[in-house]
Amino acid sequence: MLSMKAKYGLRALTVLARRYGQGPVLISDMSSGEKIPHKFLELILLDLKRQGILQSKKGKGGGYLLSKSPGSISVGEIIRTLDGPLALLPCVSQSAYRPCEECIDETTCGIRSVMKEVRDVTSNILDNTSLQQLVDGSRFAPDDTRPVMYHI
Amino acid sequence: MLSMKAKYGLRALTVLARRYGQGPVLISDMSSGEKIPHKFLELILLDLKRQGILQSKKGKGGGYLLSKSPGSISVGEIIRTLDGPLALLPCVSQSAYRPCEECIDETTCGIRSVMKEVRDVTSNILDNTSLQQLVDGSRFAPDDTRPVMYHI
DNA sequence: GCATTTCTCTAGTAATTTAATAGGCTAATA
DNA sequence: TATTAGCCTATTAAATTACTAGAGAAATGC
Repeated sequence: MLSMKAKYGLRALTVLARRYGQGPVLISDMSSGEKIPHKFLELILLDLKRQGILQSKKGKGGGYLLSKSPGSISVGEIIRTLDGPLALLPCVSQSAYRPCEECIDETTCGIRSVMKEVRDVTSNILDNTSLQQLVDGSRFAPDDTRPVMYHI
Repeated sequence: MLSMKAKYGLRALTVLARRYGQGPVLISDMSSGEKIPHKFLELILLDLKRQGILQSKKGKGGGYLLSKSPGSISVGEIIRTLDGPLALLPCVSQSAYRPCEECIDETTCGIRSVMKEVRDVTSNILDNTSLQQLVDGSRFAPDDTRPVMYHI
């Protein structure tokens, strides 16, 4: 399950995506609009900024804005930033690979091979879904009318 | 990520799968063989028993055994039993559906539709992979030589 | 340059979950 | 009836999650 942190982050980002190109948005606006605890949201947005997803501006007229277009920010990178790796086991994580302690041979481990498949299809979806698609509520490719398909 | 509980459970079950048809296996055997804390493993196996995946026998000559063949126990039901729902959001969980508090309209929620897709492909893999396939280390269908394919 | 605005950073904390441990109880067997 | 082996409840330590507090620093505008 996603943490509150990731859910809040995704919701705040959809606000920023909808207001993309209209200047900075205040933390307070997102926090009150989406009913997210203000101080908690500060930390979340800071993480997203450190990851390069957001930019900020201080002082009057300041706030947060996306540092790239909503179409080029993937849901995968958002969730990885806020909740860590998508993989169910460290030994199949792209972003945080670590061998399993007790594992004798990774190449023949049955558990690993299944978990790797799960990670592959999961990241295939999440890394290929943009913030833009999230706010559009559409899982259709932009210049295509057929649903997006994934292959193993 | 999977919890230690789920990892220990999966490892213990592969032991039982390999010894399927050869009578009960002692908790102590699994615990020492797989380096799993004995008392912790007791609790894990009890959960799996309550779920109907395992049977037990008390007294001398007792121990645990699978209540069905390794080919008919899915990795999905094992993980759900030990770690809860596979879904990333309660509103897309089959086994533990719960609406999101702040959600106005589930049918048009973009976040939900992506998470539903992820849940679908994940459970498609995990519910269609058996304990038998896990110990065989093969992701090939039994009466087929092509790898198992999933479709959205 | 001073006041105000708004993000930044470090620290702390309460609640929950995870990963166990402890110990007595009950059923089966010999 | 002694022994074996799982059953069950409770407790606990450590880690993680979901926040809160408050001072600090940069930008803006007058």
